[in-house]
Amino acid sequence: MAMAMRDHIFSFSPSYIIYFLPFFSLHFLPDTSVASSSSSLDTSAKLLSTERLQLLAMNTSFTDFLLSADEPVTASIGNTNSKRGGGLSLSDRIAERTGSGVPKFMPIPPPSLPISPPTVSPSSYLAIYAGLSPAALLESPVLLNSSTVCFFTKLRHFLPPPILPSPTTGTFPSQAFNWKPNSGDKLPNVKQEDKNMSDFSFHPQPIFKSSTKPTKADDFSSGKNMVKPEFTQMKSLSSEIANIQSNSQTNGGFQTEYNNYQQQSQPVRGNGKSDDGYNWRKYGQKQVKGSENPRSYYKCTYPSCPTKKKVERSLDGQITEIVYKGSHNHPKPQSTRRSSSSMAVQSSNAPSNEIPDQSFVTQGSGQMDSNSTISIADDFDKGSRKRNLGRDEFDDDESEAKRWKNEGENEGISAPESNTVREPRVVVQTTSDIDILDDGYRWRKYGQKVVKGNPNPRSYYKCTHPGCPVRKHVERASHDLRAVITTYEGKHNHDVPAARGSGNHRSLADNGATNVIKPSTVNHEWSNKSNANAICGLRGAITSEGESPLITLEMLQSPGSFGFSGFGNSMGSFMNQSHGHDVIAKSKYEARDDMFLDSLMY
DNA sequence: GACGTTTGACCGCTT
DNA sequence: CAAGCGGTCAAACGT
Repeated sequence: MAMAMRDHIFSFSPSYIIYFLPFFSLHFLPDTSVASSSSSLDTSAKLLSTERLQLLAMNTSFTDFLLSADEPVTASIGNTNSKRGGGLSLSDRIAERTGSGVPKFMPIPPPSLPISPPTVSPSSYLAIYAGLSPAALLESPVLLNSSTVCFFTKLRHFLPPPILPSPTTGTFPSQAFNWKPNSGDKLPNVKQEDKNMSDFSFHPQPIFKSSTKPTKADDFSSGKNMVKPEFTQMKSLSSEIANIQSNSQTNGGFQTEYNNYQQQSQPVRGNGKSDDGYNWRKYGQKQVKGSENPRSYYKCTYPSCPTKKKVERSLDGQITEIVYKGSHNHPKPQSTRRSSSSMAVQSSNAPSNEIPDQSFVTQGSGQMDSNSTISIADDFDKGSRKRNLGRDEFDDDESEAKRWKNEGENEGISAPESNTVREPRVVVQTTSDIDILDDGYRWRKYGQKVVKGNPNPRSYYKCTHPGCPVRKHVERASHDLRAVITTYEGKHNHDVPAARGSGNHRSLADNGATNVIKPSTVNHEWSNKSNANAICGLRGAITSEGESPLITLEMLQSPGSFGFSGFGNSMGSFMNQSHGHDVIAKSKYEARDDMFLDSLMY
């Protein structure tokens, strides 16, 4: 179980939106609309209302969980036999921790750097990314009723623009950290969006307008940012995130890493080389239609490693696009010998060289799950790519293979400027019909349709386990394309399947990007319908028409609840800033997670 | 000789 | 069914 847990700790759900705002250079953009809807940077703080605290009070164990987030101890929601806390009441424990009866995470000032939003793993895990603060959890109403059918709906609403390194390369585009909170000058849309986000709520009958659909993929932030729409689902990020995190810690701060990545991520003109720390062998090159840039195909040279990447270079030798496929099933080479890839060169300040990949060293390798797609767009795409125009960017009917195939396609592309330093667009994706999604279970897509009330298509998945009745569907909220709603129906009659390739591989969890909370016991408190209603009243029910969510999680990332160092760390580490004990802390939290999500599911 | 790149041919998918 | 296309293979070649 521990193995299985670890395989799914850092998981991105199929509906998970990973994006960067244009001024970050990096974009995990499922579509233009999402991109254009800049995230609030302080919304979570605003939303961290007393109502949330009241919510917590109603759910002592949940509060317990939250409060314990700063301790590497095991606790469970709804588990009255929590291993920690003893017989202390909620108030006692709050007072114990804060001295004022207020959870001490409350005063945590918003850091300057938002990280990738967390995902929720409703059916099996509640994945709490390090970037997700307890405050964000407070933003997560949990609705329970006594229905025998378990609907598990989650809404992911990603407020802050996350900053992630390339999952495979671990590099941040140079502008990735140029973000400044409330830097309206750089992102004129932010303020309005913040306002919108602050006022965000679900409405049973949302008003749908065609305008919510992306109209111009590149019409973002001055109308020129290309948006690479991807049905973003990432099982896990690779170790580079942990690299970054660990580096940021080890090097004494974010700024150092910031500078490192700024340099590292800059495309090197002339040889156009970059480094991702892995060794690649070129196995092909083609001139793809619609692009004057030749595309090179690379395989990871590590034995049996399935990871591939495509690299497009402009005529002047600059890398214009990198598309990663698959995940490394091995640690990043520690050697500083030059990468085999023609495009690879060791950057003297590349974190992968400076500091061993701690996650691998300590816990194995990272692995991307199937159907994972992360798109990182950047300013290069300004005026250079207008992809997926008119495409339903959330339509994952398009097979991954096709998507992979289409990755290189350009639609109405104009040649990139040749005299400007650009960063390559980076896309990470893997393919498979059956995927292990963020929740650890394997799902097979069996349908998709546009349902009434939401112009966005709803993807339907079945659990692939024989006889398991669980289904789920994922759809983007019509009112706000940044929000994705995943609804689970039924209850798994089996354990979380062992992850493919289990063994040395490790999930993003081991990189410390998130924690997973696995349910173990029923939380009767959460099952209290009145509580659910109360919660619903606070935030508005998140339901699909005709469906009664048994549990609704609304996970709002709190942009002000994590620092960069916390991203690649467990929540416990994040909370107590006790860097350097990730492994221990994680294992404990995993155990706690088990109980928590079990409580949600059973 | 090992390793990586180049490049034409081939394969499979989509239209 | 055929054409077009992207992706891959593998022999030849380079370092």
